Amino acid sequence: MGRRRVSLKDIAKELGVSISTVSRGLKDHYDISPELKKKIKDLAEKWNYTPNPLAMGLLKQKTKTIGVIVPDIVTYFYASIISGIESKATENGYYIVIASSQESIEKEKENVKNLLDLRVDGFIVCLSQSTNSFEHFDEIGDSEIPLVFFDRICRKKEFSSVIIDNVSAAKELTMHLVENGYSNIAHIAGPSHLNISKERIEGYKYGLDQCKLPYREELLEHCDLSIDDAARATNKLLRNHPLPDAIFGVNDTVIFSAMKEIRKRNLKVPDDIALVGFTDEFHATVVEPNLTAVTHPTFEMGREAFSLLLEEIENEVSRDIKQTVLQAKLIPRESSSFKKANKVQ
Amino acid sequence: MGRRRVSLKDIAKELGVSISTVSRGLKDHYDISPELKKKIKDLAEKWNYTPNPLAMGLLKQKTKTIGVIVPDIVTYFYASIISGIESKATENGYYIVIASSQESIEKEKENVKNLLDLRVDGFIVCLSQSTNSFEHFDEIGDSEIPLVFFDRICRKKEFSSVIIDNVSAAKELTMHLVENGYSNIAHIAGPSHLNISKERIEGYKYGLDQCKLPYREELLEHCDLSIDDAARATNKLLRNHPLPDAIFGVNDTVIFSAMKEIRKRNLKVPDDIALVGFTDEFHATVVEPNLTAVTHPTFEMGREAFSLLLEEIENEVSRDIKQTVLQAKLIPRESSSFKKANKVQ
DNA sequence: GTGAAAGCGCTAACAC
DNA sequence: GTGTTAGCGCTTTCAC
Repeated sequence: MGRRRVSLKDIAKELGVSISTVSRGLKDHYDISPELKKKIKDLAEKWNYTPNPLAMGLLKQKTKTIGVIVPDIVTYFYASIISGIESKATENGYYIVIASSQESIEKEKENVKNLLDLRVDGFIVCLSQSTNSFEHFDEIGDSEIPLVFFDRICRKKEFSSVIIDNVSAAKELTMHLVENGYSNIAHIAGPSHLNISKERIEGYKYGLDQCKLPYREELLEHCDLSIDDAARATNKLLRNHPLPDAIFGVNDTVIFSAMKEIRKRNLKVPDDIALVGFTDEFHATVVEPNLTAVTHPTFEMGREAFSLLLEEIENEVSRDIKQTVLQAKLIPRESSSFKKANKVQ
Repeated sequence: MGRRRVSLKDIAKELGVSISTVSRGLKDHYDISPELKKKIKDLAEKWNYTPNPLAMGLLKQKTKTIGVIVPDIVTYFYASIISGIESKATENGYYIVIASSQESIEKEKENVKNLLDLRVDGFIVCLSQSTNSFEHFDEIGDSEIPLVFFDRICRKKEFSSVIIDNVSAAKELTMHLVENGYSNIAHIAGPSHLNISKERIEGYKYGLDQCKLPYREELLEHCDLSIDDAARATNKLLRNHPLPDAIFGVNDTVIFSAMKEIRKRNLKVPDDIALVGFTDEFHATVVEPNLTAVTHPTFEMGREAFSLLLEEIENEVSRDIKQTVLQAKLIPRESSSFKKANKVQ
């Protein structure tokens, strides 16, 4: 049930002084006699006093708590970002409350409401896959509570955000495939209302263009980022003649799903089809063959998101909207190396 | 900065009634005239009133917040359990604050202190790998704040916990290897102060015994659960003559690390060495070959941990300590199938 | 140098 | 039926 913790009152009573004296004594106020100050501090120490954050919150209208809303907690990408947020938050004396939208806009709306009700000092949010309208963030903006988006963002002009340069990363990835001898490159994109989908498609087309390859509609397939729909998209692409010799996936879920489908047909990666994706360190090196991918600096993204947020929380006067663009890194691995290797040999 | 939200006071002023009338009106108290009640409710609705949890917390000495301390957030196992906790907590109107011990007892102590300072209503904890003393949980016990451990536990008599039956799962896994034709089975165990290490070793020995195989000291190696130390342990085991024909790892990190070392030596899994572990659905099916493993019902473990905690939070009178033992499931996959397959052919 | 009092938002016991 | 008051724990202004 939770036995009451010591309060200033308890200490005051014990010492026969008033509550305000104790309060002042603990924070080296003007003039409390040094002896009294010492007595107060010693007793507080002994009794393990810490200020009640609820009382402080009420008074200061600050909870030292921030709300984090992510599409899911389990995916390495989000877990790792949460980890970055947590590390920076802890360093700064903030607590983080996690809420998962489970890729559903309805859940996301509820999460916003719940965390608003909790009176968090700020939000860090990555949009759910199904979030195609953004009015539920109005209330956050209206209450002047800082909000930082990461990865899947919206309303860039109104809210700060942390992203990677999707266009150039996607361009680089596409060109990497061409350089390694692939020319029939398909792309499995995400839902078209998400910024990440649009930007990666743009980079894909840009990369093809740079390499004087035509963009062909039948090699672009959208999916909803679920394993099943990624499988469907893969199979659709595999019905092309000639077969694509490379698939570039919008994220790791898509790529893993594609890999399974490709294996089912007894095609080899990268011999028959190269696979590259936007993904993260961990999984990419565990699968066989290792996956060529653009890796996000996830931990750093989390820390940066919190930093931006903290700035806004502390600068009560001027809130300027910032956008941090972090560098993603192309890491070539086995899954896209076949043709080049053959040529070289 | 956070514009003040509407309070009862605001509504009271607008309606020209007292604060307590508003409070009562909102919760259908005895007797407030129906018309007034309606006026109050309508205005509250219109102005988007929700009770301030800080004020409620102060008053009720309950925060509707629980602290979760895990060794890390990024590992699928923990992320998935957190996800289970979050889902059940949200259903019950609780918030969860996540803290990561980063496998360090010092960080774990800090986390306990911080969350205690935050006045959480309860704790859900998985011990860090380096936690070999348990006094830092005294304060939680003394303050009569409920605490539920999961997976890596201590002080079973004092705190509730959620675990799997490690002994029989490890036994089953060992016997599975023997049944599939392996007989020179090594085990990479965790730190000896952790319950999971001890119990899995016990199961391993028990399994060997059941199959009339001798336990041999040189086939048991402890490691600290880091990738590097798991690699060291693997290499130590691989210096045995004859080579072990199977390695059973205490968890997934260990197994992935072992797999990399085995490949470095151009040994094949499962042809030369079978690999089995305690791990989770996701990774096991992504690696090639798929991993035979005892899978934890992680999401369910999280939900169960919260359920136990909630019971204790709500039953202020009698706190009985419960231990939930969930069923782990052996899932045979490719990584332990070779010898049997050969024999059968 | 130290205490009293107000107020952050809310509930509940007690008035009338 | 509705208002007043005290109190949850704390800070801060104003007295003395």
